[in-house]
Amino acid sequence: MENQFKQIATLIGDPTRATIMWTLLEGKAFTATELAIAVTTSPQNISMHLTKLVQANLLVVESQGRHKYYRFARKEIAYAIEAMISLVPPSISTQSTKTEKISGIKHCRTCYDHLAGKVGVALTDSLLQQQLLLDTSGGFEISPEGEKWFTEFGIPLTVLKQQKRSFLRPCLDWSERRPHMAGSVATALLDKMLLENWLRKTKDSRALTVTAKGKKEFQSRLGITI
Amino acid sequence: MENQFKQIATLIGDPTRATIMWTLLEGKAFTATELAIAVTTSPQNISMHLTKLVQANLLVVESQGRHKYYRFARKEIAYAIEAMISLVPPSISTQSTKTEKISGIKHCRTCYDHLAGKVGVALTDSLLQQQLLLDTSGGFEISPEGEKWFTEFGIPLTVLKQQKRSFLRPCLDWSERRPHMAGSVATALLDKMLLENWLRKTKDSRALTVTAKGKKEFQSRLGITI
DNA sequence: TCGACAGTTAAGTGCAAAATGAAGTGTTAG
DNA sequence: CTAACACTTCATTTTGCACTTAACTGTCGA
Repeated sequence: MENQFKQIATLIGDPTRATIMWTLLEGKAFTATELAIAVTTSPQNISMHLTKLVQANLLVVESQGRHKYYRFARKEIAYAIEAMISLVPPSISTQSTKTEKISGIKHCRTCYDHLAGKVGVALTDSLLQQQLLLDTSGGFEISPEGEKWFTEFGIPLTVLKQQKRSFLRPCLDWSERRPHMAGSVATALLDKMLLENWLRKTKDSRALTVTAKGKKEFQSRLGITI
Repeated sequence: MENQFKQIATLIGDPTRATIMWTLLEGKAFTATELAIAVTTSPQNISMHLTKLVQANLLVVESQGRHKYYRFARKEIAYAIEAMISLVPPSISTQSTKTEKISGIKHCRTCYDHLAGKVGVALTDSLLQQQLLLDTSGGFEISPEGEKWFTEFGIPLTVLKQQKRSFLRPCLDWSERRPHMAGSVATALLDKMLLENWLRKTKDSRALTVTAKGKKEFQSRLGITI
């Protein structure tokens, strides 16, 4: 197992392949040529690297006509890459400049079963600012006003509390580097937003798109401008 | 940030350095020479690699006389490595052979705030087998008999349930590749075992040692032979 | 049917970085 | 005080493997 780990580490560790993984974090599938452009290398070279990554079961390919679409073999791969990204030195310039273009997955995505990305963090921030959510030393807590808000939103808190699984906890966002809500409350919130058609899942990706209705609702209910 | 990620990936990705990280997962601090032996390379070489890892803030050094002790700079590093290990192909020979020597950290350790490693998994298995714990689709649940057991053990379940944090959830063990208990129940269980002197924390490591008393209690109460 | 395109395969090259050898500094133990 | 030890530094060698050049397979659009 030690050798297998070494193999995977060296596989991810090559600069070109690392950039491939970084690019694929986007969530969607990329063609070989798209990756070659994103990584700025030759088609032959990207082909070699992709072959290696597929052989190691880190990526999977899907042929469509003359194109080949590459993506992570399973979501654990993405989580491992995210874990590595979270090691990037907590530097001064971490707070990304406002001008930086935000790709789909960094904007709005699922993290296991709850909402993450810029929107997930913004949602949590909004609830905190309205004091519907309180940031205590032990994590997040829902205030009495918050309980009312969640109930009105259609989240049955009492039912969720009875569940044995995690109710509410902070989860660190790799792209925003800020905490956001996780736990059964966050899952229920995401489910409700999908059900109410605020958000829509994308095929083959953990990215979520905010619908027109969602934009309106985020604005009016939470003061969040998408 | 992309370049910083690439840097970290290549840093971990070198075979020698990957093995260093693997070795340090043990949790305890290693001297440069110990690592050179573990990795089977020369002192000069290990020195060079360790310097790089320290410069990147992945490791920290502590000088003690003529020795230098190296360990992970923060626990996130260990978690990232563990995430990478979890990518090791779900192969046939994953179920480790019984003869394989189990190092301290793989045997018994803390995972954030609860018990993990072989002992953590065995504890969970025992409770499941006695049907004090039930493995449902939504995670673990405590049976009525289980509630009695926990209460007798001195774990105030009703108090824990009122907490907003996760009550009980499965957590996948990287070394055993099997789930074990996490959440406030698991934390309370670990705290109690430390308080009752079943287990003892080790300095500078997430490894735990099972005391003589602990061995006896694990055997009689849970049928677990350490 | 043909040419442009997507991607692969094979052979050969180059270079960054890992390993090695030799010569240091600082520390401790006897 | 000296010798063994722990580790580092620097100059040199080695080498793995990423990348290139070139030739090829398969697919689509016109």
